[in-house]
Amino acid sequence: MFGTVEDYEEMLQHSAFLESRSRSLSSTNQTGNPVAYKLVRVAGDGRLVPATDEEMLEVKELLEKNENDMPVLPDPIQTEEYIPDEGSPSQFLQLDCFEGLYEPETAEAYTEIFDPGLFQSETAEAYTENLNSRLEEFQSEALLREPVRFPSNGCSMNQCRDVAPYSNATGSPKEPALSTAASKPEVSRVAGEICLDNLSIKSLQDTFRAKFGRETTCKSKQWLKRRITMGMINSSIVPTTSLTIYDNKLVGGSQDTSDAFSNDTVDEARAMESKDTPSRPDCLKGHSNDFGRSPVETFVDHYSGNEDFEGEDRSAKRVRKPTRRYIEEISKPSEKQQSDESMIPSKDQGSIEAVSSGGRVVVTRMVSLAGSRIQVPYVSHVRRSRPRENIMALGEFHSKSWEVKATPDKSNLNLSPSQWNNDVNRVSGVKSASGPVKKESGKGHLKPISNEVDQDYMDSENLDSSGESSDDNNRVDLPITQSGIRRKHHRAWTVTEVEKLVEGVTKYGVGKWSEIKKVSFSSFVYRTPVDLKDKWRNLRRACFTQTPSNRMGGPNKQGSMAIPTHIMLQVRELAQKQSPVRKGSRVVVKGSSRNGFL
DNA sequence: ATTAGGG
DNA sequence: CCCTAAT
Repeated sequence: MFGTVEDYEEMLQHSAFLESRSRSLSSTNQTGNPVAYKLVRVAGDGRLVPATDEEMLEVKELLEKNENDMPVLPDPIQTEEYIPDEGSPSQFLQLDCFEGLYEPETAEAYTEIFDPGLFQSETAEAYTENLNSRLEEFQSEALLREPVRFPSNGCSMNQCRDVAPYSNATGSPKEPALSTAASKPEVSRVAGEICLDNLSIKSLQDTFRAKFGRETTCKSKQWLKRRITMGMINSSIVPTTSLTIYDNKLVGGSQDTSDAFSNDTVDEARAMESKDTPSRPDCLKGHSNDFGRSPVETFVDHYSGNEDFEGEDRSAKRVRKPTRRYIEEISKPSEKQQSDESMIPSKDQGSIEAVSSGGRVVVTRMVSLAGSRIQVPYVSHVRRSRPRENIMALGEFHSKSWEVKATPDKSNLNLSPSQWNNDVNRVSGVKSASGPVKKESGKGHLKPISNEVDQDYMDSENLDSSGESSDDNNRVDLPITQSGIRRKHHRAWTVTEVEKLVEGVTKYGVGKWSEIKKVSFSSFVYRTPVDLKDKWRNLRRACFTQTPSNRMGGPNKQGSMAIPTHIMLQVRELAQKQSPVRKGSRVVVKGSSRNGFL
């Protein structure tokens, strides 16, 4: 069968017609496939004229004569006699690779040209030109009512077949094509398998070349077979018209057509691709952009490496470069899947799954983080942008330690349980892909881990690591939200920090947090300008609310770090300076109006 | 990139 | 602390 394909193409391309024809016939004979094609010759005007009986006899003779010279396919089974379809045996050639693509019964759909007498080189050229012009016709026009006579050089088998279903001269472009198409593929595929199975790698490569017009260095028999087989199936099932692939399913456009084939071909195609690949957004994108290609073919193409397909099967179609994402998908698993890349979800692990969240379907993967398995949105593991800054808790210990040392009252700086809860709440409240999370008083969620070693931690100012991270109450078990996003460690503000903050504010003014951060907090890597701002906000609020009146009101926040009042005074002062606060009727502006208390 | 504010 | 909008 594939010898046929090859020869067929050669014939078209080089007019090396006679001998290939014979091969063609011999091999096709062996398949014993009942589909037959009429022989025709090309008339001067390009029309096809059914071969006469004499011509057929002539051909037969030629074939028989050359048969001996032909290499015999290594298939003992494929030696059945040539038993033509019910039609006039002498007028038909088998060409099973076309079955289901062309309607043998449709007079206008002949695709075989077989007239040694007429097919001279000049004729061939004219013929080709004619074809090319015709090809343009259907390439530019979707409504291909015009019967397709034959393929041309530029028109690969695929393309010819692509349009085949629409080339029925007779009736609607749909009905006949569908019926034919739906009934044939199975046979074709089977036949294809049989033939391919018995071909050597070399033969397969040849076949490949014949079919796709390029060399392949692939040594994998299996791959070659797939490639060839799927190429044929695909091209026959994937119309060139509006077709989109969504989630590995053919949808849209020629729904009817795809439906017609979905049973065998598409399913198989999908199976081949790589075992029920779950939805992969990016991948999906890649596929759908692979306009005109079925998932399978796309897959195989890329499997073949860097061989470019431009202008091959689809001479008139542009083929989009595969997505980076897609390439990753393809290349990785093929090489060494075993590498503990739990990152790369594999379907069989069931580690991936699509979850719907907030109306959208999100693909997630399981990932172990902090000892527990969580689901995170599935994305490529190639970092596309710089990492979050906050993950760089640089110098946490160091600054912490020296800071602590410098601050005798460190014990007061510890977080209060209330603050914890506060923090946790915030954590659990973090927006996640799975929607809002109930704010549970997350007491059970976190536990202080004193000796946790943060791996993100790599200090620039490598101070001593002897720092007592023991007092580090701030180190809370990395809060994990359902979205798997770890929140920045909560670091309680120490008095020194506050002091620095205040100092900075006085120096540079409120709002100059970047500056302050740069100057006064250069050693506190984990404090961002925003942090400063936030803290300032808190301080200010604290000053103005709690301080004046309920100074020591009963349920005083029992863990709140006691900020030295003098600092609070400063804060208030500065805050007022920044934005005058109306106290009663009096507007406190400048001047150290800090007469008294506080 | 910074800031301001809301959550 | 996070996130966003506005600068």
